[in-house]
Amino acid sequence: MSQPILRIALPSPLRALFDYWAPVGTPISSLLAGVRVRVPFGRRELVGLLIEVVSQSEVPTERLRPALALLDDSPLLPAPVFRLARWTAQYYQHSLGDTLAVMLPNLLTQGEPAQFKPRWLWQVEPNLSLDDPRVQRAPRQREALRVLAQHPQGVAEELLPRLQLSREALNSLRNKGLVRITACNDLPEPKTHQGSWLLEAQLALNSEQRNAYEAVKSRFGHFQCFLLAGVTGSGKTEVYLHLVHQMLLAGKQSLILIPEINLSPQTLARFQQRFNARIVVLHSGLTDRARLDAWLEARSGNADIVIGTRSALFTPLLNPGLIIVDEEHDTSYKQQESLRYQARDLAVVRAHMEQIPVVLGSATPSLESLHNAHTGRYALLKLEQRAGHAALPDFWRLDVKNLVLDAGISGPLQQAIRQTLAAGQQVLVFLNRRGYAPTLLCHHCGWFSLCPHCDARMTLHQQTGRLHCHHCDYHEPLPTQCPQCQQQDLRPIGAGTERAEQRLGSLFPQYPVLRVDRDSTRRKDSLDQILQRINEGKPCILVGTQMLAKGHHFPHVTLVAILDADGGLFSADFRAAEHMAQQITQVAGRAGRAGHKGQVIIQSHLADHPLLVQLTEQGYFAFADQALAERQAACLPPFSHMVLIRAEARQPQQAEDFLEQIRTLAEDMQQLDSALTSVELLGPIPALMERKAGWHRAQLLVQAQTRGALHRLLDQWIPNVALLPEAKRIRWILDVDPLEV
DNA sequence: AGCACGCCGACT
DNA sequence: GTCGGCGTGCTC
Repeated sequence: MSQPILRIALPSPLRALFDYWAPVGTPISSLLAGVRVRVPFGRRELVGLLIEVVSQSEVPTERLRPALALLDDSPLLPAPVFRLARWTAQYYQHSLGDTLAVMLPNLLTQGEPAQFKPRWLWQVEPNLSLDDPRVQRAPRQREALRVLAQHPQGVAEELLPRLQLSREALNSLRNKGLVRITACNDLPEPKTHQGSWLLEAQLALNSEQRNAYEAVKSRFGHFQCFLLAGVTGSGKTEVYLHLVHQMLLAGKQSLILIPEINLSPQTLARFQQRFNARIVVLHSGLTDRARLDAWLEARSGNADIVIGTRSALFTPLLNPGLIIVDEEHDTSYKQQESLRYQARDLAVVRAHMEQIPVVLGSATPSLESLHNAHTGRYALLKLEQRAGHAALPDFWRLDVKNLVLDAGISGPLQQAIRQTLAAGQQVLVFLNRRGYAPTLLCHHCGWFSLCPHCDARMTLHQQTGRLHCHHCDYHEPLPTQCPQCQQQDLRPIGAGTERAEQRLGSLFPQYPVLRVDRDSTRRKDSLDQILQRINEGKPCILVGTQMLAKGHHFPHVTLVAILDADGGLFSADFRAAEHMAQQITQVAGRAGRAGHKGQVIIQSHLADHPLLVQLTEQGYFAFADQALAERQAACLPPFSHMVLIRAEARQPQQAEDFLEQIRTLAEDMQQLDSALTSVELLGPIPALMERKAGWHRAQLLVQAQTRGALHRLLDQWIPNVALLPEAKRIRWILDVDPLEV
């Protein structure tokens, strides 16, 4: 029989598998699909995953190189997760090897053993007398030996201080050959569970919550996607907690996805307070080692609950029982670089592969998920009662046409702020724009602060005294005179959070103004400090960006001001209105708890816009129905499906030429296959920002009514696009289901 | 992607 | 003189 050939997926953007000879002297029985293999690749070494063992290769045998080593003795991933990897690579038209590299903890892609961090165990040498003559004259050592001998299985390094064992004494004992150190790769604390899973009593569910809970529970052990649509304060988390408790009782693991962990400490805290269970948390702040250990705990079944952000979706689980995606509308579930996956959508795919239920929860569900609920693909569970009878706030649309805006704040709004503060309550001012002002303008010659690398204006940051481009991170000192005409009449135009903060401070000097945005919370703990001051409950003004809209509760805020709702109504992005409505609803939900009813004032130049009227008078779901009707009329997602191909080149026109070329390629394929003619190719057109960070950008939009036709085209087209010599000379990315087009 | 090679311009 | 910017080619 011929030599076996290993077909390996490598962490490379090349959409191909690579063939190698088996490492010298490998028994055939160890060549299992799914184990990691270290191989030479060009001039470097990589770790890939063995996909299959074959006897023939399309590569001439003289070009095959031998693999260096097998790194695992059993497949790294459970079958459903491996199937999810293949599905993901194909759906997003991404290299399988690179997809696996995105899914796996870094250390595994670097070849680290799939084992827990070795721990050092101190042990007394066997058959040793505690009165050994070598410790006769060393009382400290004799004592240490006595204590250590009480733990014949060994004492872990980190427990030494607790037993008052000094390193010094132990080292002496070790040098005398009385004590030894052994390495141990076992779990730090293997799972043993006794007694109740609950650390605190469960809260009683109201009838809506109970219905939702029972509906999901009735589908345990089967696939079903639920959309849990609950207004802010309706107690979605309590439903999650009840479901997870059932999972614990059944010996199953729960996987819970949340948006950026730092922004939602409450959710995490509630799981930790509630359950006497092993909870593993995966977020961006972990070290590589901690991430691998958490991953291993999940894979081994030792972790009962896995909570994490986007990439936690790929965590292997021994006994999965339930997936929850909290705040499913949150855009942070979509990765915006390399493999551009949508973790919420993949959670549904994974649940299907694992044959378990998945719950998507939100007070403001995405239009995609609502559409799936309307068509019956998802089961809709609504929670409309607020806990504790807290009333929803009143909404006021404030038409600012013809009103003077002072740092973005109109006279009537100032008046409302004044009254709220005077009543001893807090005010939240929402403005989704960082910095002092979005533009610096010369009043004499009309020069304004353009970024030298982008088609964008640089934002004025007074705090740092700089002009800063938010698109490429370029910054320069604030000019004192106009760079063009040398006059000293430079004026900031428009308002960001810094300016609103400053102006509110001078309008209401007797009250503190607290700013919450990426700039003011850069230092560790600064957000916590601000939140602490807010919770003191004294009257104050909060100014902030969307950071304020996520997860926090401000019981003393009774007035929420949205400074500028126009962006959501004017924007070229078809999802802008949806995001604006979600943001307004989420920010509004922060206010008016704990008894007093809140009010929300929305400043707009389009105060009579139907979508804004619908949202403020009928609520988010009425808004969503209308927005969905508009999407349907315009054939936009979720009534069609999109793929965006964006090209970037140093030379102008180069990117557009490339897209033109690949468009022709697609059209040729459509000529040959009538099933592909329903796919529309729109473009190429220059990107919304034609030049960004020194690159000229263009895009081609591919759109179809059915995913079938769209993916049929992609499957044939994209591999050929990747083969074009031009594709290597420019940068291009493919975004399936893009958020922005 | 990453790495090497080879080509040009601007500096310790 | 070289250091380093980027265009090009290659990876079983």
